[in-house]
Amino acid sequence: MKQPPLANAELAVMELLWSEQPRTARQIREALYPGADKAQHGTVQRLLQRLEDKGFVSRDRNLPVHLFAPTISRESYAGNQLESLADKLTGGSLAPLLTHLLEAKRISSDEIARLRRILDQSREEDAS
Amino acid sequence: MKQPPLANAELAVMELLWSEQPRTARQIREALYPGADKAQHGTVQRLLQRLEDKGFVSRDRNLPVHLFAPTISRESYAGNQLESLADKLTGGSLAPLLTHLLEAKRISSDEIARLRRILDQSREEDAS
DNA sequence: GTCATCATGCGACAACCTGTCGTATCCGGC
DNA sequence: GCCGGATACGACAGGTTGTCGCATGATGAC
Repeated sequence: MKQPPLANAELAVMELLWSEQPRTARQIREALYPGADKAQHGTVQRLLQRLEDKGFVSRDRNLPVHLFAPTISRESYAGNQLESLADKLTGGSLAPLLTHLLEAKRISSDEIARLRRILDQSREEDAS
Repeated sequence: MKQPPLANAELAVMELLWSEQPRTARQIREALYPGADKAQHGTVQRLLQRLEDKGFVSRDRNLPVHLFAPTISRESYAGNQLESLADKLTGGSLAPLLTHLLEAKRISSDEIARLRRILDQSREEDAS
């Protein structure tokens, strides 16, 4: 179950759905294209259909006006994408990346603390 | 100095250069297209030129046959790409990635230990 | 100097993806 | 039956990618 990446407009739709769900196509159009011409309805519909094809959103067809909801959380999607990128670039090993990011001071100490907490948590689970 | 992403064929060229550098266009062609038709010389040349335009490789024009070398390490590139993806998806936090990898048991305990050591080391540096 | 040989520079192209739009069709309310 | 809004989908322009072909340039053998 490989996960294709999302393009910009698709991602924008997903952001909306992640922030509130479910939504109708109309709500999405209004949020996405504030000066809403009639034509852009088709655009949104197209985006939603492609997202459905790719398996990112599900559609409730019971109502005449469909309701759309994401099938994957932002964290899962982000995790998958980051993993596959790391895989492609460094064979999946995080050590070089982490080292590099730390050297470049690109990671805040808050983030460092958060990462350490995640690692600690995994150790506890292993112990249980 | 934004860093555009590398497409597949471009990445393949960079992989070669990262593994050994500098190289001539001919060496790259032979490594990349083992059944080397004459035509593919142009392809490689094109790829190299585009990589040069994007700032990923430098070219030594002193010799009649140019020598190509990467201007950025694999770790830097991977770090940047990962960072910008994380930026786009999660506001820059790597936490979802780490969580995802741990949940999927994709990280060995060796790797976990190594990551923890890297984080600890950065703490020591902060203290100094 | 001439010629063959190889490299470089670059225009062009097909394939693909993305975002967009237009139109046909469907459905419920009146 | 008719209308308004929603859905389904074909089509298209723009951009990117990988590819190829050809013109130009430099090198070395003779």
